[in-house]
Amino acid sequence: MRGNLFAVAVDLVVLTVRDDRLHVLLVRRGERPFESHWSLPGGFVQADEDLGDTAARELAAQTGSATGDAVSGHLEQLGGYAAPDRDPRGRVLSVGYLALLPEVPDPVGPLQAAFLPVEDVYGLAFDHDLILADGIERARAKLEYTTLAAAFCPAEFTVTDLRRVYEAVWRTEIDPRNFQRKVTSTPGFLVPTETRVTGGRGRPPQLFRRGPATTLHPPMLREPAAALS
Amino acid sequence: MRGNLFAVAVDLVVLTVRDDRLHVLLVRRGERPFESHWSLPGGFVQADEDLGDTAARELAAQTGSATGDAVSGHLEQLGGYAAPDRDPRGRVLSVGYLALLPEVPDPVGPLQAAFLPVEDVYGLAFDHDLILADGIERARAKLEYTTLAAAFCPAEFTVTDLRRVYEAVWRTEIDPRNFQRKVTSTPGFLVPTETRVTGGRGRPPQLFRRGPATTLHPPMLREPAAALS
DNA sequence: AAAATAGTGTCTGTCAGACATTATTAG
DNA sequence: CTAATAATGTCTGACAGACACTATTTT
Repeated sequence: MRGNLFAVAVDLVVLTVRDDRLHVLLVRRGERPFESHWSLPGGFVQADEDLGDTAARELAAQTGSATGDAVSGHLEQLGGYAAPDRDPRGRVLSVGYLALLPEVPDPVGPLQAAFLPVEDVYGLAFDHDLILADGIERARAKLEYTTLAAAFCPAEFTVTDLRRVYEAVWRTEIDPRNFQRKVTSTPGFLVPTETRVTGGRGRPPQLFRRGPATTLHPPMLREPAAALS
Repeated sequence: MRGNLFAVAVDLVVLTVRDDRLHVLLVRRGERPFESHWSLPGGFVQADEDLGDTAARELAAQTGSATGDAVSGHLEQLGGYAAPDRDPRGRVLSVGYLALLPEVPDPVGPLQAAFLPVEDVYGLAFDHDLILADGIERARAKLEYTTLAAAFCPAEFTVTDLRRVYEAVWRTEIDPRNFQRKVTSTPGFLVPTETRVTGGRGRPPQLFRRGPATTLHPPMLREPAAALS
């Protein structure tokens, strides 16, 4: 079996929506290389692990395990990154994973970790700027043709909550009336709940849970179709 | 740097349309494990290579290099596969790549290689059945919202050629009239050429080249929208 | 002329974008 | 009652699905 040997790591692009802006979880590196630089959280694949196992383990470790469960959130592979010089220590292949989480507090623990607004993030360690960009683009694209936006919401949420997710991820404004029509008329996207909201200022909103639907057919498009001449 | 070491390989899902059916390039293994089984073509990542370099090199090697060029065809990463037991020789991570090619003859060379219809393919070596399935699904999905179908066509092709690609990949029938309207009205998808066709039986078709457009907006959907109640 | 293939045209229903109105709460 | 937020309704244009006709070649 020819070929060089690689260390294999998993790096996580953990996205959430906080304060109507898309945030990504970063950790400050405590060791060289890139000591004290921000980086994506990640770790090496252990002996008996498949890639998804490593990703789930790291996600649980970084977020206190409350978020890696099946109901909340979403975890999917982005792809492999293996530029020959991406790690000065030697040949390291990193597999990027994308995680979408409801709003959670910044992790507390031995290493400094925080959610930062994605537009403020530059100069990450290694090639993490690239992995992050790929993760954001994947998330943006998937909101168009899947029901994945609900992964950013807590178990029960309103149509307005969901719309704010789209607006934060796409950085656009969406007409609330058309949005409501679209998401409520897509079978299986939203399931109404009996829970009542109280204490708000205006008319209390209907609460929904995620439905079984996973794809949006037809999709919801970021750009309002092709501009004509 | 903790973590186990992996050999890293690239495996190619090389698809083409031949005889109105989707085919995949397979090679018969000449050594253990899985000796004499069909497998996806691939090879190990060499010292100074990035993953895409390895994929392009292997593609050129398997298809006589006439197909790895920039104009023809398409090459993109599928993702990483690293189940702990996927290779009995030890820990091997494979990065799947998807290649779409115009119709080419079966390669000739030292090892037995051929394009086989994808519906006839089962029992590939390693986890190549899985990688192949992911590659096919990726290709099917991408025809919906990109102009990638043209990568299956030669430099000059007719609308009918292009429609046959869609029909082969999706295993559906498409109305030629609606299809013609869709693809010719998408700006930048098809560029008419001056070349005339002669020798055919009916009215000679218009020939087109690929245009600069890469995305289809709005997309063309496999399933005719949601069935209503 | 007949057969074969290429290409255009029309009708209709669905759906997204734009915009106005009604509903239900707290103070 | 007023302010605030939630939700529904209407009009219109773009576009896909269904289907019929015209155009241009070979034999």
